[in-house]
Amino acid sequence: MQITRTEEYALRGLVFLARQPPEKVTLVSEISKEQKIPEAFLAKIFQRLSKAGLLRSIRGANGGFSLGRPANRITMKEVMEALEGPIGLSRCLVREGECEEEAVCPLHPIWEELQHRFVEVLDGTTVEDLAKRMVRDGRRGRG
Amino acid sequence: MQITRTEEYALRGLVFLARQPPEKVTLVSEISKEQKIPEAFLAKIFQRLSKAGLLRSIRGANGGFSLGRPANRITMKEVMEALEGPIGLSRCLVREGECEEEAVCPLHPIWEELQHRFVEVLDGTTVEDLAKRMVRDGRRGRG
DNA sequence: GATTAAAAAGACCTAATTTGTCCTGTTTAT
DNA sequence: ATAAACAGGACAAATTAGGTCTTTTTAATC
Repeated sequence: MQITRTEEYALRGLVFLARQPPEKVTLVSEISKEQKIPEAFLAKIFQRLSKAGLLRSIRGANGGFSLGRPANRITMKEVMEALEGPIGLSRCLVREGECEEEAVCPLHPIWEELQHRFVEVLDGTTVEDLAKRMVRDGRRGRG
Repeated sequence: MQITRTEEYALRGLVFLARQPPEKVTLVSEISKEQKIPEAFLAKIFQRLSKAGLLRSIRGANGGFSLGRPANRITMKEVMEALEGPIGLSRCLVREGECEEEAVCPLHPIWEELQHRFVEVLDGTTVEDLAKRMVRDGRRGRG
């Protein structure tokens, strides 16, 4: 029940890009240095994000990454799903028939509600939102 | 980002007990058989739940388990926390100072919001609610 | 008191997943 | 050509989840 490091790194990387001049091409090595994320690992993550169209990669000398589309059109949900596949909070929401065969599953509707609320937030939050939060004064999360 | 089997088993076990005559003492072996949960594993889980007061255990011959309090006063949140410790959706909500030292963490407030909504559901749902859902017609989760 | 049934407790094991590294391509600007 | 940069696969290490086993404690019953 925790957000993975992969997801966290991905979001930090995207936020970093969102705060660069648009269309600027940035090196993985630069991001990894600034954000203290293992370079090879971040490279792997970025691969997946660009396959999903969330990043645009430019190969060869002077290559690098930039956002695949404007930061306000990349949602957290897309990021999560690009990395971990469709969101499924519990086994029985993932594998059809996992629990329906046997008896009625009392947990099923709750998992659904939980997941729904979760996705609501993820879907309603863009990389731009995240990038802006960082600027807006030094408000701390919860102290 | 998934509910663990431990949590699922715990809830299924509790729901099972909630559907027994109150104060009836039930064997782990019975629950594990009915619910198809590995017995030794369920026993472990029940240990933790009874330390947390969510179950009452009776040792020795004729022993077993019953709910530690009425099913409508055991929330899913309590169950989750009894098993996995305080809910912390992301590292930086768990370990104080994990992200605050460095720069302002743009993800922090979002993790908080996500977690808040999550806990809202968990806190508002009791074992009784779950048990009742099971009775109430054969409505399927989502098909 | 001995026997037996049951949970408590903790050590232990295994498998899966996450996190990360490394090496060998491939692409492309210079 | 060459060097810079991403692409992709194989592999390694660390962590966590899931599960088993053994011993100890407790209580009822013979």
